[in-house]
Amino acid sequence: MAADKKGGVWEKPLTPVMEDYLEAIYELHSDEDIKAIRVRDIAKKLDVKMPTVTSMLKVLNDRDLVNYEKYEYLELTDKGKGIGREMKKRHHIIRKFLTSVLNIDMKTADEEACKMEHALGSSTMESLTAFMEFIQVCPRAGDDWVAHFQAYQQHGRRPEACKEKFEHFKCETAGESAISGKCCMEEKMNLSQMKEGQKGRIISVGGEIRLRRRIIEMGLSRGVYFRVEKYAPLKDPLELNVNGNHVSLRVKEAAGIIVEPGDGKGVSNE
Amino acid sequence: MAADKKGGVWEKPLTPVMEDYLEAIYELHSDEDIKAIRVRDIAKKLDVKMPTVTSMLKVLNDRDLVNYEKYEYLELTDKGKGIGREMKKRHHIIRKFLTSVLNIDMKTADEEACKMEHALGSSTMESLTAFMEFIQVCPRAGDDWVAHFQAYQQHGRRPEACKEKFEHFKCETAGESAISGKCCMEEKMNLSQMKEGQKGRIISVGGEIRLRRRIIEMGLSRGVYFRVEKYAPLKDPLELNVNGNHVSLRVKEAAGIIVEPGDGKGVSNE
DNA sequence: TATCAAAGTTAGAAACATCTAACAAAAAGG
DNA sequence: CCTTTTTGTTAGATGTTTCTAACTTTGATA
Repeated sequence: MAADKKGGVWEKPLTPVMEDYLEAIYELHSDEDIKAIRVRDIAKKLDVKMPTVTSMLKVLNDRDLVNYEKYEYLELTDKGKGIGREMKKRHHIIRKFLTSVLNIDMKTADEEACKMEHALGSSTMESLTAFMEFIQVCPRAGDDWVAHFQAYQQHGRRPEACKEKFEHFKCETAGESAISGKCCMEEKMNLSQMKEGQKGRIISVGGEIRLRRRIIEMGLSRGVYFRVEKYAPLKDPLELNVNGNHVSLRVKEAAGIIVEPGDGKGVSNE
Repeated sequence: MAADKKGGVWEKPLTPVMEDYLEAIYELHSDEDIKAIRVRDIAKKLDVKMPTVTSMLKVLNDRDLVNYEKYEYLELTDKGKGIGREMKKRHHIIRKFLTSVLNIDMKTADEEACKMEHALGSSTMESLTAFMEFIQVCPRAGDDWVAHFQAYQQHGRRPEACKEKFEHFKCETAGESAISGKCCMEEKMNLSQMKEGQKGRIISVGGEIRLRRRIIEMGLSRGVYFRVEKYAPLKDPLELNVNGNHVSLRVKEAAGIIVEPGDGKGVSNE
């Protein structure tokens, strides 16, 4: 439990859930359609049942974050208001980053911002804010640059001006640049090391140029996901499923293909 | 609870904590110093007590994510390994973004990556990966650009090439660009609207040029944090605390100063 | 103004992740 | 091989957030 003092008195840190309630109530405060904030509204906004709200309000009241007495009107204290405002601000900045830089759709961005706003410290938030300001205030590095990124993201195309320096960017994370030198963040292995049934993603295709072209013509190029359908090590051929298509490969050919295991999913929170 | 099927059978999504355990165990697998994974090691890595690990291992065993029998050796199943690998990859990419783009120190970045890795969906992760690749693969837009950002962050200085376009960047978030036009993500108000004891940050200083210069000479420029020490509305003067210094302002002067309430902190998770 | 639906509350239970205290097995060291 | 230390387990409790079911208050309306 993180230590935190205020006015000399020990204070437990707020939980993420408490922050969510404060943010929700803060937003209801500024909702024109709503004059008095009701338990009902909070429950709806957070998608929980009313008794859950009631019990949380007691907790928040004890911690001097809302003024709450049963059956009475409800409002945030100054302290609660400050936190609610901060959460709302974080939410906005993070969502903006997700939508306008990473190109995520608004609905997903909103959901993920909801979780991220509890994960970042205030100095990270300051940096992210500066980042977003910079992108807006400096279109040369900003808009243009974001557009370049998005082209890269969609077609793998880099702006002409960058190509000259392509080969010699350096890898900072020691010990990981071994195989392909293309990127420092994947965990790479050889296609011929994968087991039957495993999924993966192509990182690079090596070997002699004509062979490489043939492999790429089969649809096996950087970024493509596949599944190993059949493979008894050292026993040809190896069979892949690429976007529903069946592809056969000699083991010797597979040895030149660097892949990253995993399908990028397989995680619960979605 | 998010719906999720696999092989036709209903499957509860993993909790973030379960993902943390899988990631920790996955990392122990690849630790050279450790031949057999012990409850002890996991407990140490996650900073929990051993009984906590034991009970989690039972859960993970029931869900077919580890092979565990009491007092016996322990290992991840293929399913568990896939998730552990994915979490580790996410952790790396996020941490790299935090350290090399946002300029956060490694320790903080590591802690925050730990939380963020549960907040992002796989398509967001793909975008972020592409983002980091782009920065590395395309130094013109990447290194140079990151360097420009970091200068902006530290000294508020933009590269010469950007200045021409300064005034007309547009704000996408409707209804928020009202007051200063400087940024779309703060909740702005007038300094004279703030109450005694509140904290805030200067967004812009308006008014006649000589007055403005005088105010800025007192240390009240964009980005500076302050606290309202004394202020009875409409009753001069208003007193601020700026980095420990006392500053007095006439209410008329304060009316031209746009601020954002809050000190950027006031949130628990740090 | 008496009645009834909507809004809110209490009480009690459950899931999750954690802990401490006490006990049990395995490993190490003579 | 017996003793001690280290490692691991069980049992039981706590705190947080949620739920359902049953009850109470408020306030709209007939």
